[in-house]
Amino acid sequence: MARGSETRKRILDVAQDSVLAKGFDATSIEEIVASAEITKSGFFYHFRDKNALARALIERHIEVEDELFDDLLGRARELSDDPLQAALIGMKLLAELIEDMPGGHPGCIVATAVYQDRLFDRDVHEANRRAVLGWRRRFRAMFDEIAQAYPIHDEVDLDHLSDMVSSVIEGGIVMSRAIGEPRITAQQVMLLRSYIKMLFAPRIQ
Amino acid sequence: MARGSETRKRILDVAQDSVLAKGFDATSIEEIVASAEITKSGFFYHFRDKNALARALIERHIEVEDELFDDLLGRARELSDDPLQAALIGMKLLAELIEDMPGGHPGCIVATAVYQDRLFDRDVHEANRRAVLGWRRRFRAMFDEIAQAYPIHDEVDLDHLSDMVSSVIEGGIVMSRAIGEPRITAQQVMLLRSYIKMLFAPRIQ
DNA sequence: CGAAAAACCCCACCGCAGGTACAGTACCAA
DNA sequence: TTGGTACTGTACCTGCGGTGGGGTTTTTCG
Repeated sequence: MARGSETRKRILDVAQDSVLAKGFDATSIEEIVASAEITKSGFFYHFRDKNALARALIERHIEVEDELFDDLLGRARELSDDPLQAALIGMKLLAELIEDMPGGHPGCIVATAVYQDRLFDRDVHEANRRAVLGWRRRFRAMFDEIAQAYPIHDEVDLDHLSDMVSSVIEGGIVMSRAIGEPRITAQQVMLLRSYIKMLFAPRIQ
Repeated sequence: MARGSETRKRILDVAQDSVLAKGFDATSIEEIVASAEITKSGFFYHFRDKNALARALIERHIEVEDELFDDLLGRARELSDDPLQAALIGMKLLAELIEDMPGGHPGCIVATAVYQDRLFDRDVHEANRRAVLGWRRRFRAMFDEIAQAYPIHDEVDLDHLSDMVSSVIEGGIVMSRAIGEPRITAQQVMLLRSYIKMLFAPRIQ
């Protein structure tokens, strides 16, 4: 890796840690600069302003999360040919993954941007929007496949259902941080799993 | 109302509008004092610092929201003697209420505090915690009543289920703000309603 | 090898926001 | 009339985001 992009990565790394731990506004540039062992000028060489940093963080976060979901749902599909079973396995794996994170899910950068509206410019919000819509597409494809193989037991819009995956995770993060119980997010994912199961699974007896 | 508490209320009113519209950190004290038509000294007479303002906002928010839920669930119970039916009606009313809010749900102050950790002191987080645990108690009572009258069709912890009500609302707010679709929160509440229905309602045919 | 471009460092400075300190004042109640 | 409550006014300090400009090292490429 070239010297420049190495420094840039180091800035993003220390910024991400700090942002997830304390929030974006509580993370000062001077603090980032100190941790990354560069100067203020060095920082502003790589990022025009704090907004540019936020945008870069969000974009990187989306990539990582996309890979994570790809891997997770891919593994789930390997474990079962059935789309419903694969989804249920995927949600279980997701819950376990969240549960295993030290101190619960570290908190979603997307939500951080949402709750600090005026701090960010239009580009940041656009990146945010694309991320969430990407999740909708991903889960919509999953539910479409299930709906082709199984009857649905309640009148439910599949786009709304797809949004529910992200929604439950985001809500779970808020709740777990508010109460200080890290396990809540994983519990909420398991409840969503229960819903998916009841919504599609053939009723026994 | 005494002169002092009248000014205090005016400060809280303008602060709340601004916080819900732009976030807490983007709301400056100078802006608040201008809107409330007092001086900076006047502000600091009523609140020691921005933390005290946050705490007061959260506490007032909890009271208002509690009254709102009381009213809503009370009306639902008047419409049906059956606990499950009452809950389903209540969730429908809740979805309608959120839908009717201009520009969607204005955004929960609790989540605002969660995503700006270091900006607030322990008192604020404690107030936050109490609010969320209060919601859990409220919905737990509702689900207990339902569980006494109906069988439950999946192994589900009722505390987790109670948390899901708040979780879905908080998550819905994040999602709706991220995408810019105000209706998402109401849609998510309706999906939760669908889950509750499938979880408890006797299966016809 | 040499020059240009990239990747920084150093430092002085600005504006804004939160917050402090403290003296003075208007009003109301006992 | 006295004393508390509810402020106003002014001055000042700090930290942070951000700018400007000059200087230095490192890499790249002809």
